[in-house]
Amino acid sequence: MPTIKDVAKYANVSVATVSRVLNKKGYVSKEAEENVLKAIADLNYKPNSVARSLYHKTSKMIGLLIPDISNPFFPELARAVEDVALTYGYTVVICNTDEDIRKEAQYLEALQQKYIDGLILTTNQLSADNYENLGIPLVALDRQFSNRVPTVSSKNYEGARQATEYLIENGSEFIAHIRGPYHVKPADDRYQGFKDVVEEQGIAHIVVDCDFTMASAMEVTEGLFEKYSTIDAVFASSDIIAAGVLKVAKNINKRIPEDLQIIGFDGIPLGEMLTPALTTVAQPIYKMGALSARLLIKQIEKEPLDLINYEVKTTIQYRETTRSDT
Amino acid sequence: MPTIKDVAKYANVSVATVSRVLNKKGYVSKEAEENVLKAIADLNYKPNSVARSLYHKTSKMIGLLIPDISNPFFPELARAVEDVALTYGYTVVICNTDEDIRKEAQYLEALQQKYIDGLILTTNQLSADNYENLGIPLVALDRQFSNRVPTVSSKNYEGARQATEYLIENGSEFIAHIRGPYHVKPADDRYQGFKDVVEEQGIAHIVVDCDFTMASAMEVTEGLFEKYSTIDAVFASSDIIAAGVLKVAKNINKRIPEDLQIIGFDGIPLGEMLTPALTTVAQPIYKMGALSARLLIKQIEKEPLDLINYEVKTTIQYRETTRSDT
DNA sequence: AAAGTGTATGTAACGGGTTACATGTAAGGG
DNA sequence: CCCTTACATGTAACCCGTTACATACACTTT
Repeated sequence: MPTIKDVAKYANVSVATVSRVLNKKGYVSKEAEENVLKAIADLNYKPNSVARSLYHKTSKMIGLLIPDISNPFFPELARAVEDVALTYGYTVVICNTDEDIRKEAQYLEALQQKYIDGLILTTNQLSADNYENLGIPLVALDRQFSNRVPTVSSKNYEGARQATEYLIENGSEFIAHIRGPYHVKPADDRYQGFKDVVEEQGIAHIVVDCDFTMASAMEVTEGLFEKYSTIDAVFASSDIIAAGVLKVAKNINKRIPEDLQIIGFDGIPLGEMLTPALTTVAQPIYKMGALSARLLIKQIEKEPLDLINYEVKTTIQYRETTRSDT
Repeated sequence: MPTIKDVAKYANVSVATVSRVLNKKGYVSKEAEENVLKAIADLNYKPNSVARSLYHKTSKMIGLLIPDISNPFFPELARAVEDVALTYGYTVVICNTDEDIRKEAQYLEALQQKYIDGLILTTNQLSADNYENLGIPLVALDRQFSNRVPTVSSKNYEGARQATEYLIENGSEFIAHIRGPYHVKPADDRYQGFKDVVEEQGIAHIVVDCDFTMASAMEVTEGLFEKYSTIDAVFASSDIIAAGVLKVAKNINKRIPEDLQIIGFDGIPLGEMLTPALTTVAQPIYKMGALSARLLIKQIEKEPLDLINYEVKTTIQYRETTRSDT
């Protein structure tokens, strides 16, 4: 690998001049510039970004902290972040934290030592201070933890309300909500949206807990249907949960959507692949990822942000696990 | 952020001594060591990995080149690579190439400039030279392109044979194979396995082309069933394709597995979530990712490799889209 | 003609580590 | 008692860019 010195020697100029040409900064005569450009081409020189990093204390890398890339919600998000990052010349380091405080701390340390330029957080086991003390730009995605950190999230409360109202419009009279983990903001908000609607309208309902895995969803659902055979709709806090509900329901020969309506949340690709295809409150996942990445890069490049909290709209994807009201 | 100089000053020693303590190299008295350790603790010093990279020309980072993280085959792979990398102190840079030669070249350049320590390739649009000229360790995952590069793949040919034989044992007499893209090694091998078995056994068959997307699979399958209504089994080259076949088959009210058996390939989590659950030739995806990462790190750390080509076994996951022969 | 301004280029310090080499001390061998 | 060797530590060069600063020349300006 040739270095800037090789280029300087080949072009008969000093390294400073080469650097000036590279960075288009300072005065350089046309002649010198041409020589340098030719040297660069002839030697196939590429500036070394590590050396640059060392001097500038930046790395053109951003970190994406997620619980687990194998959770189907995250690949599309990661993809969006990566796409945007690439167009701005950044690379993305993916960190699967498993919501484990130790792993998170380990990553944070490693990233900081690499002069990571910014972080997108979809996980926050550590306290807000731990992130803010890093002294680098942050974006919180799908959770919020400090009013100084820009946030991207979707209207979970409103989406949950719409889903619930839709089930009611379609004639359901006893609705179960399978909620996600406590203190996870989106799960809490979706629960609240559901609760408010059923209470306002005086609809029979039941809420059960679940984590965001299909196995847990199936277990919970089996118990639920045993106890309450008259449940005629389920609002699941995620599509994965909904997939579990669907599977159990079909196993015990419930007709869907005639006997039981199901509506999920998230809008992951899985929903479409199921039969019947899952009706769901879709979040614009790609858009959320892309937006976070852009917000992060804006901060890194010291551009002003229009807003600090971005809330994107959800839309119900009407598919086959609900009865149409039209 | 304190530097090694701050530590040296605080501990009343030279930077060389601090470095010796950090790297456990060379002679250091107990006394000096204690002072340094205390200084490190007091100042909360963390060595700067960029500076280290610059000197050592390594980065403790590995690159994972994949076509698209939103393709459900890759998240689990990426997860495995990341898990192994983390335990050895490496971080992973994910690169979605979309099998696009330009993007690949762009990544390769960026990674090289960052002193990336090694690359796991699941994509190879560029010619083998382009990778080997990088002068860094490589592992080819699920495709092979040079006999100097260690490879991890599964027994695609054998798996395809087993799948086909299984369909025949279960009484199918007209089998369709929906194959993946040409010149993609796994797709070619699976096709060959299928072809050999049906020809050996003189079974009626048809092969159609498809890329690895569900939309394409559905389109192809619709045409297929229109033309050949007596097809009684499909061997799909991937689970995504199989999901598409299943969806189309259900739409036209074929009973599964009574009228039509379906078997996929890959063993992605989606298969289990479908109803009926998809029978498939499962690859040990996590294991393959973990193995590649370990092979790569072994090369980086100059440890000898036992083997250059690792072929892992596939296993049929007997689920609900095939008739049991037991 | 002296001073000021814009252009052009080179030298060297810097960023934060690592390590070759020089130097120095103490212990052990003959 | 001198020499070798192990131990201990510091100085400075090095990795590869970036940039502050010094220098120098060609024009203007007054």
